[in-house]
Amino acid sequence: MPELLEVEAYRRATAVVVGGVITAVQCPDPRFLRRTVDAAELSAALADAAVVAVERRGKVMLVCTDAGHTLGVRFAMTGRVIVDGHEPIPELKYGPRGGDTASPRFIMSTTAGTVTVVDPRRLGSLHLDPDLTQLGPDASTLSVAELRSALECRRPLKAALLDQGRVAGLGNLLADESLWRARLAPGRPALDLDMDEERRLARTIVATVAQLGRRGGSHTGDLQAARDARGACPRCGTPLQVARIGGRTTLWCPVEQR
DNA sequence: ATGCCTGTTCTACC
DNA sequence: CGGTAGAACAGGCA
Repeated sequence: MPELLEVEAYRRATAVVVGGVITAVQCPDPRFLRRTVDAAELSAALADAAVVAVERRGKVMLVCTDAGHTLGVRFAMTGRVIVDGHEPIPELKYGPRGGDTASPRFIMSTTAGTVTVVDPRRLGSLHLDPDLTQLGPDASTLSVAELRSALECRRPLKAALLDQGRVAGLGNLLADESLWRARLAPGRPALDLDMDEERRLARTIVATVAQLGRRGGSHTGDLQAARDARGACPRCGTPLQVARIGGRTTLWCPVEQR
């Protein structure tokens, strides 16, 4: 998926239907609903309602209606949004080629436009009135205090950052980029950070999210080329270390990141 | 053919 | 309880 930045682009594109009335929703593949919601129930909850806002929390896009119901969309690895035939992110690095409208999983027709969620792998999911209390504070506005409480666990630092219940929105690329910029080793016990390091990391995460957002996505980090090539640290030239941390392939500079 | 991938969730196990 | 590892989900690409 789409990490927070890509979901934010989807949110912005989807927001063109704010003010429109939902005329129909279709779920061509019932498996996309998982067991979280029934197609008929979803349709009944959304049909004839007006879209009053499209929001985002972490990697979840929220379509809010005046009927009191909110639709939550998780994009997982290869989910994309197409609004009136236009794609906010034409090419997703690990997704299908841009312009590919095969594999529609959810189509919401409104008087202000049509939103289609495409996801060939079906790893994404739809949720009616999702429980947002399960999500941590959004990474884009993370404060030092929020980060500190997110790190109160006996886990590697990176595993804590990827845990959406602790910090919402960071994925594998943003996490590695932020840790590299903050010069903190991903395998450090999360509890070990001193106040100075917590301040540095919180500030770096917010700045990294903002800068990569301006550049165009999670894949625009300074570490990305070296990551793809399994190369060297762009700052000091030390070969990057590779390991699995928090269940994901992790790259870091063994000299600078402590 | 094999294995990897911007993710989540489940089970088994310690 | 808190934590980890691996599989599953499933498609495309090197």
